[in-house]
Amino acid sequence: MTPDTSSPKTITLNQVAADAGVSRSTVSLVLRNSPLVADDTRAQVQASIKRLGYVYNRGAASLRSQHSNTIGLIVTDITNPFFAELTVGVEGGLEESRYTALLGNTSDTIQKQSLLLERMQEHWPDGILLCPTDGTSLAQVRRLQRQTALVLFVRYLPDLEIDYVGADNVRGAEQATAHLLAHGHRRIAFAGGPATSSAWRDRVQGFTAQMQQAGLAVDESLLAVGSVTREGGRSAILELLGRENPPTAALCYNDVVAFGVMLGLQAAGRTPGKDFGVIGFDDITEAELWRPTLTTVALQPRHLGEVAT
Amino acid sequence: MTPDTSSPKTITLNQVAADAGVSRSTVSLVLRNSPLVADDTRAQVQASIKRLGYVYNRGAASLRSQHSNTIGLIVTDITNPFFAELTVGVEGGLEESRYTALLGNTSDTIQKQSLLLERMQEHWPDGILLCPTDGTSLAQVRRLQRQTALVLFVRYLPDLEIDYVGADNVRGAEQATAHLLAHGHRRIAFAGGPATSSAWRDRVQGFTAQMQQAGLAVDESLLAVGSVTREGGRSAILELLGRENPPTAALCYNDVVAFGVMLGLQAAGRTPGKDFGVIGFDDITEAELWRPTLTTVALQPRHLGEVAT
DNA sequence: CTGAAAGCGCTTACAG
DNA sequence: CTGAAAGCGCTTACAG
Repeated sequence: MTPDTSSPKTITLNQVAADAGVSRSTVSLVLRNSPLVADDTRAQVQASIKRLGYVYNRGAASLRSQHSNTIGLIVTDITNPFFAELTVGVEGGLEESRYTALLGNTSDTIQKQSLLLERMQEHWPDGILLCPTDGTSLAQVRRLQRQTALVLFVRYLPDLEIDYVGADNVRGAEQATAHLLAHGHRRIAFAGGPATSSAWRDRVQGFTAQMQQAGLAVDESLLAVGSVTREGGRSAILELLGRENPPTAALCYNDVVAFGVMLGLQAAGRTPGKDFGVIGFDDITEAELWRPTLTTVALQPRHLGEVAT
Repeated sequence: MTPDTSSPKTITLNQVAADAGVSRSTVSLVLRNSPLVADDTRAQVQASIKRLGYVYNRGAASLRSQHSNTIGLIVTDITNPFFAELTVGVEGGLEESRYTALLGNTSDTIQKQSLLLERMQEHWPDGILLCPTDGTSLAQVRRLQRQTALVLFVRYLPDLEIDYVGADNVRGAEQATAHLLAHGHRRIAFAGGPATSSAWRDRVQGFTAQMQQAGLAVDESLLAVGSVTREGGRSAILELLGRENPPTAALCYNDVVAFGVMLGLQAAGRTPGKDFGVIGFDDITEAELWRPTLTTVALQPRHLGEVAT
C-alpha cells in the first residue's frame, strides 16, 4: 500500500495500481494505450507511473502475451560497412514500433552461428533476420522456422519456402560487367567471395551472362575465390597479376574485396581505374549502379512485420 | 513466442518433466547444469529435451530469477568502423557467457537515445553499455543507474561515480601531435568532432598540451568543430584551406573525419601526407600509435561482468 | 538427490 | 468503463 521510497525494490504494476487507487487491469490498459479507460483515470494512473518511476517489464508481459517484442538480427560481419548500414536500416525501421533488436555477429563461421541461434532462440524473438553463413544446413534453418518467423537476407538457401530479402545480384552483376565492357575491357576477373553462397553464384551468373552476351567466354581460372576481406581482395589481385595472361579489370564480390583489390594494385604499382578497371558490389560507394542500399534494408522491417504477425 | 497456427503447442519444461518421468525442479536443475542431479537422470532428461525439441524460455526464467541475461549496447554510429569493431569486441566477449546483446544506434541524437534507453529499460537488461550522445543529462543517466548497471564508453560525463571505459584520449592526442611536430609541422588544425563531448575535450587538451610543450600556441580558430562524418571532415578542411594563413597539417577528431579531410584535400588538389599532414584517431588504421582498438573493447565484457553482479 | 508449492510481473477472458 | 481470478514458463526455498 505505502510506496516504499527508501528501499531499492522494483516498482511493479501492482504498486502503481495501489497508488492510483485502481485495479491492475486498469493500469495494464493504460500502459497499452487502450481507449477503454476514462480520461481522468488515465491521467491519474500516468501521474502515479511518473511519480513512482515505474518501468514496464516487457519480459513479464511477453510471458503472458506470448510475444517478445524483440527481433534477432544475425549478420556475418558487422565491420563490413554494408552490414553496418543494413543494421542501421533495420534498427531505424524498428524505431517506430516497440521492437528491440538482438544482435549477433557470426564472423561467417557455422560454429558461431549455431551458438548465436541457440542463444537467440532462448529469448524467443518474434522474428529472426539471418544472413546465413557458408554451409548453413537447410535442416537447421527449418528447425528454426518451427519456433520463429525467419527472413533470410543477402544470401538465400535452396528452399523457396523461406522468405528472402536481397538485391537482384544477377542484374547488378550484369550492369557492373556491362560497365567494364563499355570501358573496353575484354579480359575480366571476378575477385573474392565465398563460392558456395547464393550471392556469389548469382553475381557470377550475371557476370557470365553479360560476358556471353558480348560474345566473350569467361575464363574459369579468373574466378578468384577468397575470403570476404581486404586481405582476400589484395591477395586475389596479386595472384591474378602474376599470371601469364592477366586480366585488365576485376568485378569484385563486394566493396570490401574491391578495396583490397585497389590496395593490391597500388602495391603492385598500378593505378585502379586508370590502368586497371575495378568495380565493387554492395552500394557502399557505387550506389548509383543499382538499387540504393537502403531500399533493400527499408524493406525488411516492413517485411518482418508481415511475417512476424 | 510464435503464433504458429499449424504446429502444436510449445514444448515447456513441464512436458519435458512428464516425458522424462521426473519433476520440474529436476529438469530445471539439468538445464542449469547443476551437479545435484544423478548422471542417468540427467541423461534421461537430456534425451527428452532433444526428442521433444524443447527450447528454453529465458524470459520466463528471467521473470523468476530477476536477471535477464541480456546487456544493452548503445552506440552513436554503428557505421563508424570504430564502433563496429567495438561491437564485435563486446559481442565476442559475450560469446563465452550466456548473454545476448541488445543493440541500439542513436545517430548521436538525444531524442533517439531517450527512445532507445526507454525501450531497452523495458527489457530490464542486466547492464547497459552506453556511448552518451552530445547533451546527455546527468539526471537521465542517474535514473538509468537506479535500474541497471551502467558503463559509459568512449565519452564520459562529469560524474566520477559512473563507470567508464575508454582510451586515454589525452595521451593519444599528445602522441599524434608529437608525430606531426616531428614531421616539421608548426601550424596544425584540429578537425571535426562534437565540441561538447568528453572525447573532444580530452583530445584537444592533449593536442594543446603537446603544442605548448613545443613552445607553440594553439590558434583557437584552428579548432574546426564539425559533424563526425566524412562530410564534416571535408567541409572543415576546405574551409581551413581557404583561410589567410592556412594550417599545414590537421589532427582529426577520428578516422572517419580524417577520411573526409583526405577527400577534401584531394578535391583541392593537395596530396594528404605529402603536402599536408593528416592524422586520425580511433585505431581503425593507425592502430600502432596507441593502444590497439580491441584492448579497450576486450576490457568491457569483463568489466561489465563485475559491474553487473 | 528429487518433489510439491509458491510466486516473479504482467495480460486475458469474464463479470459487473 | 473497472475489478477479481487465473495463468504464461520458469526458479527457489523447503521438505523428504
